Amino acid sequence: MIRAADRTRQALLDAAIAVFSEKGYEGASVREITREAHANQAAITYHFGGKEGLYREVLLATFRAFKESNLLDAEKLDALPPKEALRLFLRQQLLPLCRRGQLARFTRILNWEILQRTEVFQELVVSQNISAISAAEGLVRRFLGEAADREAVAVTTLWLMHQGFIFVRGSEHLSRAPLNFKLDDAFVDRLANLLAELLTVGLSGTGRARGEICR
Amino acid sequence: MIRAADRTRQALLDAAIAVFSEKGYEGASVREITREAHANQAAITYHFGGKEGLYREVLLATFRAFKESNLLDAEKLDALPPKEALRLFLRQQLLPLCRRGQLARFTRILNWEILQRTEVFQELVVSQNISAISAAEGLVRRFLGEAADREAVAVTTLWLMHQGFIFVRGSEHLSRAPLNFKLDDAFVDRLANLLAELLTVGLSGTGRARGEICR
DNA sequence: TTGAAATTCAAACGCACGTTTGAATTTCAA
DNA sequence: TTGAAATTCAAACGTGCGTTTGAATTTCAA
Repeated sequence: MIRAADRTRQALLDAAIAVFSEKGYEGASVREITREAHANQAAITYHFGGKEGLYREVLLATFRAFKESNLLDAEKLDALPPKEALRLFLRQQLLPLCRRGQLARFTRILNWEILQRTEVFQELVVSQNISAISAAEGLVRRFLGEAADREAVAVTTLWLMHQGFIFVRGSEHLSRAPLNFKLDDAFVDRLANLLAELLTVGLSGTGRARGEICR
Repeated sequence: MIRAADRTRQALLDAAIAVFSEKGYEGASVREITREAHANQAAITYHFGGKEGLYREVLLATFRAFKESNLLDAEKLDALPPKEALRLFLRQQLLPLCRRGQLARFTRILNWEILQRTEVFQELVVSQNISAISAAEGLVRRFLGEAADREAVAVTTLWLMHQGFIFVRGSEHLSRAPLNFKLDDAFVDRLANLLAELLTVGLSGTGRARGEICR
């Protein structure tokens, strides 16, 4: 038997995940979240201490979901050849383009964090051990080699983490007139392949590019 | 002799360029702009019809500045070999990393438009003929060839327009602890070279990547 | 069943935003 | 010099935000 209070709490969490993923932390309002959850405005303060506390809970759910999905898990990616690992990593980032499920929403939330990092996220990143972030850096290190300096790794990791973001943010631009692209799984597959190819040949294939940023 | 009213108008414009470039359209407040311009709040409504009218004037100044600077001019880039044109295009996008001048502010304003497009910008893009945007698409077409389909051109143009943006947005992340990179001209040069190399070999060098997205 | 604790609720609070008001001041041609 | 137009100004308006209030209601162990 589920208690009524827990049902309200869960409804708030579900609504928050939906609204935060669509509008980001600042763009989402507690009025919209509580309306969607059929709850009172004060319920957020009561159950989570405020908007920020609710968002912290949403982020924790996000990290948990990725940990359980094993999609961005560093160990999982390590077992694959670099290019294939890269393709899967990008494929995951592009998920919100063609899917509307919970995992796509969580990916969108992380995308908003790239856009404008919240203090809550910042705190959680240092206190928790976020697999998705270390996965990106590990991936870059595999391409650049152990001898790569900090600058090369940091710049390339920053770059890699934004590659999916570009298209998630620009998805409306792609799907609407005048382009009218159909953002289905096939499209996302082609996109992930293109980006994986780009990064692979660009970073490991030429060697010259690596030298440029390594000074 | 400059009239006092014109001086207020110009002070508002200068302050608006500074604040909009730092905070974006939504993040900027008329109170902050008028404070910086030593003007009254109502002055914006009086001189520009409101915040939106002021921003429209700022965007027009931005387009004018780029047209006069010749940096993103499509014809200018056409005269250069593709890779060199690409390098200059990226170098321009990365300008705000190491410079604080007016052109860097204008580039930042365009960066905010990538982040969240305003209606004002949307209108101006269709009414004016913006050289910076057509320059990016022209550049992509030179790499993909005349036979490239709409999808490849559109996706790659979207991708190209975001490459500088990633680092302008992430500049704080790069310059602060724990990375503490010095974002000087040399750094920006290395970055532009790396990205130009990446795009060159990725798109024109392999050919396979092009096929993937062309279906 | 009872009563203290937990939960819900409508309403209001305090704040920041862009805008408007209407009087005061300045400008400048007549 | 004069007076209508242009410009400035302090103050207030209306709206949306996150949060708080305090009473009403529900829950649930004793």
